Order: sequence, then C-alpha cells, then structure tokens
Amino acid sequence: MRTEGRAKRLPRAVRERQIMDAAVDVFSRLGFHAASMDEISEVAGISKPMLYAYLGSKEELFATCIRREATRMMEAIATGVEPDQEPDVQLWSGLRAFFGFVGENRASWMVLHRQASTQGGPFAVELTDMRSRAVSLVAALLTQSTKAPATKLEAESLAAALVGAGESLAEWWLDHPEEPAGVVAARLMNLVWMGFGDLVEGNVWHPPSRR
Amino acid sequence: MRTEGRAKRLPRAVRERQIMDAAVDVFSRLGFHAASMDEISEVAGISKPMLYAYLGSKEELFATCIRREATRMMEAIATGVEPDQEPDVQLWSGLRAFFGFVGENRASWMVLHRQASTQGGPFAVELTDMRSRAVSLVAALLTQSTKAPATKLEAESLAAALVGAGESLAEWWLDHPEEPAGVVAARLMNLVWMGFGDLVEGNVWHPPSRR
DNA sequence: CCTGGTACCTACTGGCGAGTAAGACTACTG
DNA sequence: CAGTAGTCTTACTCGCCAGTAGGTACCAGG
Repeated sequence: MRTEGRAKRLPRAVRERQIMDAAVDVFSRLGFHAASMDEISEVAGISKPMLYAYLGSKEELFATCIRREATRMMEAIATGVEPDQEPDVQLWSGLRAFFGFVGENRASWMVLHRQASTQGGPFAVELTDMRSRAVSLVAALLTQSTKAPATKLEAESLAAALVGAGESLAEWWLDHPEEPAGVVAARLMNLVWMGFGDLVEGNVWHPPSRR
Repeated sequence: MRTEGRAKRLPRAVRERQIMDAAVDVFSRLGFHAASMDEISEVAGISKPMLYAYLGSKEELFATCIRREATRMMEAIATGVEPDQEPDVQLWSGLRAFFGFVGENRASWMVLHRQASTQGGPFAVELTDMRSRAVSLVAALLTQSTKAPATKLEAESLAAALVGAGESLAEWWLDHPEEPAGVVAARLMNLVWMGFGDLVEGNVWHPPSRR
C-alpha cells in the first residue's frame, strides 16, 4: 500500500536487505514473469527507481535472490550434518537439516526450486551449481560407505535421484504443511535407505537414540 | 515464419489438433506467461483470431493442453502396467511406461509438470487430480502387498514420495537426454525398492527375464 | 449465378509493466 | 552556512501482448 509520502532515510545496506526480502516474497508468490517491479518496490516500501539504482534490472535482482537463498540453505545443511558418523546417521542428519530449512523458509525454497528451475537462461546455472554441490556431497557419502565397488558414475546418478526425491518431497510438503519436518524427513529416510522391498516386509529404519 | 499469405482451408477438427500441438510446443519452451498467442498462432500456421474462435482465451487454451496431455500420459501408463504380477514387477512395468512416455513426449511432460505446477489458479487443479490418480494407484499396490499392516495414511504418503521421486527424476532426465529410458527407470526402481541400505551392500534388483 | 455459411485474414485498441529523466529532500563536512 | 554526496521521489516513454472489429476468400446447395 505505502500511502505514506516519503520513506525514511536509511543506509544502503539496510535498504538492500529490505528489497531482497521483498523480492523473495513476491517472486515466491507470483513467479518471475508475473512478478512486477512495481509490486516489489511497493512491498519493500520504496519507489521503483531505488530498485534499479541498487539492484539493477529485474533479471539481476532475481539472480541475486537465488544466490543469496542458495547460500543460506547450503550453509544450513552443512551446519546440520554430522561427519565422522555412520553413513545412515550422516544421511539422516542431512535430511533433517534440509527439511528444517525448507520448513522455516518456504518462500526461499519456492524461489529456489519452483521458480528458478522453470526459467531458462542464466538462472538455471545458479541452481545447477547448488544442486551439484549437494549431489557431490551425497555421492561422496555413498562412495565412502559402499563395500561393493560401484562405479563412480552409478553413485553420482543415485545421488542425483536422492536429491531429486528430496526436492520433490519438499515440493509436496508445501501443499501439506501440517506435517512436522521430522516426520517428512524420516519418511524419505525410510524410502531411500530401506526401500519398499524392506518396508512391505515391515522392516523400518529408526534414528539412533539422541545424546 | 509463415510468410505465405493464406492458410489452406481445413476442417475445424484438424485445425484444432494443429493448434493444440503448437500450443504444447510453445508453452513447453517458454512457459505460460512468456508464451504469446501471436507465437502460438504463427507456429500453428494460422492467424490469431482463429485461435480465439476455436480455443477461447489463453487460459482456456492452456487448461485444454494440460487436460489432453494428462489424459494421454495416464493412458500410456495404464496400458503399460501388468496387473496380476508380483508387486515389484508391477512397479517396474509402471516405471517403464512412465519414463517411456516422458522420453517420447518431452514437450508434453514439460507442460504438464514444469509449467502447470508453477501457475496457480485453475491449472494446478488438473495436475493435482492427475497426481492423485497416480498416488492412489501406487498406494493400492503397496497396501495390497504389505504383510505388516501399515496404516493407510503411511502407504499414501510413501506413494506420494515415490511419485514425487519419479517426477523429479524425469525432470533431471530432461537435462541428461543421452540416458536411455530403461536405465533411468531401473535406477529409480533400485532406489525405491532396494534402498541405499541394500545398494551399498551390493544387493541390486534385476528385472525378471522377459517372455 | 446468387446466397449463405464457414474458414480465414489485416489492422487495430487498451492496458500493463520494464526501465528512465530530472529533480527534491536530508545530512554530513568544512 | 555553503557545498556535495547519497537517498528518494514523481512522472513520464516505449514496447509488448491479450483480445477484437470488421472484413475477404472459398465452398455448398439451389
């Protein structure tokens, strides 16, 4: 709405944060094309030329959003994972960190995944990059724990499949927000670690008792 | 391009098919917003007013595309699946049919999944509906084959996770088109049936020998 | 050869949204 | 109290695109 005439004078760094927050919000709700610079500036509480002065064109702004949110997420996961543990425990902690982040930053996730992946061009690059980092991480985990010498390529593709499963389960979760993060994470853990073959037999995976 | 002046006179039904094909093509490449009715009419080889006369507004046209492609896909899967078989074989045939369809109809899949899921409003409904049908199918398969009496809710959510994994693996496949459909299908089959827990031990799932 | 109906067209309107020009307000600095 | 650097604004231009008005070519049957 922003019916007030003039915005309060603020240092550039602070304004830029506000603008980015507003942009993530609007992009997540409307998508790249449908989002308008007018609306973003309105949500941010400033006028359009400020947007262009600080963050450049619409495309630059969007790319900047993706970079910022991707970094935040990867840091959250890296912090949450517990190295020097059994492979299944490592996977479990990674999944918990991932779903924890998505749960608390739904807008970030929508911008990252749903929006960025549908726009071609320079945006997909940022995403691909982030995904590769995640895939390499999982692939390394697999390779390190595999007794039978599976090919590196096989590990990579399985890791890609797992990351994809995580992505789309998060996507599904957006439409079922009543589920707690831990339950969703455990579900995926069971699916990818045990497999249906075990699950239909009644064999399930349980997290190790904590501390 | 369509530099020729006037299009050849054709019966309405044929024209409508051409228009739909062109629309799926353009929507899949550009997405709903970025696609313009001018471009669709150009690809279809006719002029814009014909579009409006036959298929209505842009939104109606898009919804019609989704319905048509969703139906085609569900029919392909239903045809491919082999009932009265062991659960793993049923799952396997379903996966093969799914990836087979996506491989031969990349444009359809992009419209269905990547585009339709990112546009809110009436479009998501069609998608949700199609997905629910798929989920119910898998859930039924699981429930019927489970020895331990898992809850119906648990089966539903695992089915949703599997469908999600299939969706996003197909999505990933779009960026790695050199892989044959069978390999991708087998990879997902191993992941969701055996699980990493088995795979790291070297236990893999093999399709039964054919005929 | 006229008469209607259906396929098809060119050429517009109206609105929305990206990006900009030109200047006005505030605050610090000497 | 200038001067100047940085913040912030109003008020545009300009192109793109959904949708339409008002036709023209072509094919039936009488």
